[in-house]
Amino acid sequence: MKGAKGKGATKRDALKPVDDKKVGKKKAVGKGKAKGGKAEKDPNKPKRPPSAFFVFLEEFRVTFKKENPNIKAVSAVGKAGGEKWKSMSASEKAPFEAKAAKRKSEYEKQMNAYNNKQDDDADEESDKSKSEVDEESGQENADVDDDEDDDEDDD
DNA sequence: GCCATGATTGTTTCC
DNA sequence: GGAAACAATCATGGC
Repeated sequence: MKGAKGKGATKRDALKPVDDKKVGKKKAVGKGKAKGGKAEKDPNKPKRPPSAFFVFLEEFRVTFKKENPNIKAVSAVGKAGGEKWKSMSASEKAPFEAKAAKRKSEYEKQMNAYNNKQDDDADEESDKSKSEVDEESGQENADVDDDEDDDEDDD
């Protein structure tokens, strides 16, 4: 029953029209595969930060695999994760949203550096002699206190 | 052998 | 403002 999303009612639901599966798009270009040949965008461009749902999914995958070592299909994890996500209360989602917010902050910084580099890159065209090492040091680690606040450990 | 797909929701980005 | 693309994951199938 792929129509499971009946409950969704999210925007994607509205655009799910044709498609059969993922709106006809999905990772076609994702993962930087750039299969089509075009796309290609910018390999240096920072990837989007995972949303609260994705942060939750990361942990959920581990739990799911433990309980279902036989099930390795990502679709199964996605479905189960989606259902549980909806069943979770705001309080339970809070820690995941906090992590997502933190990653988003880092993403913004990376985007800032990326945009800065883009502008610099344009200038570099006239002065391509210099190497782009400074941007590398620009992003450095950005690790900050990292996550590690999984105090929710249910069970 | 390698890339796309499958499913989920949220966020971001572009027009 | 809305619509579309993309973020992770991994086994599997198709070319």
